[in-house]
Amino acid sequence: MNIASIVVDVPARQIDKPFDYLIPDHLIGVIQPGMRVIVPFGPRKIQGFVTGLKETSDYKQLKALIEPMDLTPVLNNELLALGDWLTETTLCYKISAYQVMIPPALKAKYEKKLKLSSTANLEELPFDIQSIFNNQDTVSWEEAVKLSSLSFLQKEAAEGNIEIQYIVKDRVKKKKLKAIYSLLSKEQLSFEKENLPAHVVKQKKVIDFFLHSDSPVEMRELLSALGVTTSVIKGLIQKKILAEMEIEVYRDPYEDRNFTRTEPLPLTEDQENSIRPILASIEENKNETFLLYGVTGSGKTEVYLQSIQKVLQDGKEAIVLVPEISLTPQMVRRFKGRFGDQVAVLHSGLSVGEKYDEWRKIQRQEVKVVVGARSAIFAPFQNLGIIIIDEEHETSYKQEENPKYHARDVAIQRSIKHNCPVVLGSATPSLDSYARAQKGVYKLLAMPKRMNNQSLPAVEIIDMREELRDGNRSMFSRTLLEKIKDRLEKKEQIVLFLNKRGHSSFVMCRDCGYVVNCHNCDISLTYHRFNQLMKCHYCGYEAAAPKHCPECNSEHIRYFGTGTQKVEEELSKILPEAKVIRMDVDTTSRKGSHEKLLDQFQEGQADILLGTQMIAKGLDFPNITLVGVLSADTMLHLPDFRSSEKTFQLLTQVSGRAGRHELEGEVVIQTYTPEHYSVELAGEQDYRKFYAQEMIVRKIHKYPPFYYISLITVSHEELLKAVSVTEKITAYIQSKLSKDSICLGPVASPIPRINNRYRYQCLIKYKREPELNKSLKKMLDNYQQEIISGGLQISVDVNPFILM
DNA sequence: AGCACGCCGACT
DNA sequence: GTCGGCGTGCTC
Repeated sequence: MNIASIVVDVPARQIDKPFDYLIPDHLIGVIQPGMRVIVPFGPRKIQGFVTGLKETSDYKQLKALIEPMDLTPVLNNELLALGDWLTETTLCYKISAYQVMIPPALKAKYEKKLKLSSTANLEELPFDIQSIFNNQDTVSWEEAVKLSSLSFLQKEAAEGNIEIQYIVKDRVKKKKLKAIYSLLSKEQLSFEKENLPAHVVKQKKVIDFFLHSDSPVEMRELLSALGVTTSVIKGLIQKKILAEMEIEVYRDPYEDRNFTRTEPLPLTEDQENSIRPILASIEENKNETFLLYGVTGSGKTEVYLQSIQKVLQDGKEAIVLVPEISLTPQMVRRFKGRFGDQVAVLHSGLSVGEKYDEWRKIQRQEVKVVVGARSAIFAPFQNLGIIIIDEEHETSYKQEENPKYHARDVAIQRSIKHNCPVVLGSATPSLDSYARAQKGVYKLLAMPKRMNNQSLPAVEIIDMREELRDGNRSMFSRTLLEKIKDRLEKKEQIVLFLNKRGHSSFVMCRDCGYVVNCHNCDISLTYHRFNQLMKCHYCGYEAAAPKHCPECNSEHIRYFGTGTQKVEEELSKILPEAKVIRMDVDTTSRKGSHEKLLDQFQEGQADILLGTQMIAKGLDFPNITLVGVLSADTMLHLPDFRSSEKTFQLLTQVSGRAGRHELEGEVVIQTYTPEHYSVELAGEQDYRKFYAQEMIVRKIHKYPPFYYISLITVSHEELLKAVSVTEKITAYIQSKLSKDSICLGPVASPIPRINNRYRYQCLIKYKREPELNKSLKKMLDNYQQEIISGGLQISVDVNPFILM
């Protein structure tokens, strides 16, 4: 086995296959599948993943790999196979599939440098070279090109005066600390101490310390404990009494936090009935998927916790996925509280280094449970006993970049390999999952009652058109305002929800109707008040907010649509006594600010919590008795077949924040379309009715869960090129489909232009097309040349979540 | 993706 | 003549 098949770090179609390399003699037996290695590739050096070992290769002139980047494989056999599966199902490159499974810290960093040839004599070299190197023996390539010219460097390299160096590195190093330990036995230490002159007080103090300590001590600790400086320690090291070593430590994001231990709670009847089949499944090593449908406040988390407990008792591991925005400290506390330091946490708030360390704890089997966002589904456990996906309907489980995978699909795929159950939990299951539960593909577990039998909050729907007719032009209906005032008086807390950050969604001239659009994209600019700028959320374009209409020069510029910033301003005007905390991307971008704001709210430092999406989930504060949804329809009119579903889910989730404890809760939903079934049924909190209604709509329009869909998006700087390519693709795919399938296109994408590229798409709807992925791959191969050199981009999304 | 190689026009 | 532009093809 002296040949390794290696997938190299080049995301391109032609390179998307294993390359064979010789394993140098001294590395035979060391190199294993799943390891990262450095290999020569053309003139450079790059990273690659070993996918297999073999005796022979069809390729004649093999190069030898250079060295491994890991001591143990970063991908085990299961994950390597999972990578192949990802490649097949999402049509991504193998390398992208492997990269997504490991922490970003392990992604290679490349450096290109120029080095003076060891044989060259500095004095004899041309003056130009001396000035580039400026007495150093290496400089960065970029620096050198700036100081001279490409051709000059090439010529000098050819003559052997300089050489090009390619360096492959990890992005993050392991964190190491200096520690001090004793080289001598206790007796020898005492002896040395006696021999020291009387005035050497500090060194004696240090020796005393080691007379009572056997293990190495962290340098920092030692210094602060004894009040000495490094020079004292250095003296002892020189005398060969002590020695220095480096110990590897984890960066602990939750270092200075104490988690109070919690014990399993007694279960309600609902919980009892739901957990029984899950426990049985764990017991019998059965591969089953459960849909745990429990209303908000029904206690799904306790079911998760006790299921995990069972898994741990059996000596197995658990993965818990939680949507990024509800991966709050509150949530972490619940898991760490129950399982202590057996829990690793993975989310985007961690630094690259912290993520790496949490991942290593999993890899080294030092933890048994991982709680994390989407990518935690790839946690390198060996003995999975359960996978839990909380809020399974959340769209953030679908990755929108390559590989465009859905964590739910990956979870099920992994559960097959591990013979373990998957639990999908939600108060508002996705239509797809609920339909599968209805068909018996998933096992439905229902928890229709809240714990302690609290009733679900009463919901009132307010027709904002009527308010307008009655002359109320503010963003608060009279009912909502009244109720807010009432709660302020009673010192109870209020949550106001608005699905839009910033200030206004678009800016229009009232005289001529001109809307300020982005120069590069076909989308209106969003006004941000604090810096008086108009921003494009797609390409980042910024412009000053106009004072006059750019078209007709009128001064009647109006800001339409309401964002959280604007609501905050308005609140301070009409209810100056109310203390408001605003939570959106803008106020929580700093590390830890999310937690701080929530803590403030919990401690009662504010009356009103005003926020976007991120407050819709997981909040569980006893004093919240009123939830106001300022505008229920913001997502309803998006060009997306799931917009009704998303609206219903969001409204139901937000409503669930009210009255979770002793105090009764109330919800006010303001809307311009009260007659829409997703608003109406969210008001009634009737999931099953909504499901029935929405299924009819999906069936008529041939959308999931009745049909699968795949979306091809073509983009090009020239409109005609984009259209013509999409046209050809549509025709080609159409010819490969069976009669029952539908291929729609070419149509302009909902955002027809982003960053000066025109976008056209083709939508495929099908029930069964086992050959579709093959056809799509062939199509991509066919356009390979134009993608590389013709400025063409083609993206394929199998089971897309957003159709933009 | 990078990088070398090669072929063509513009210039010291 | 040569420098430097970019189109083409290869990377175990």
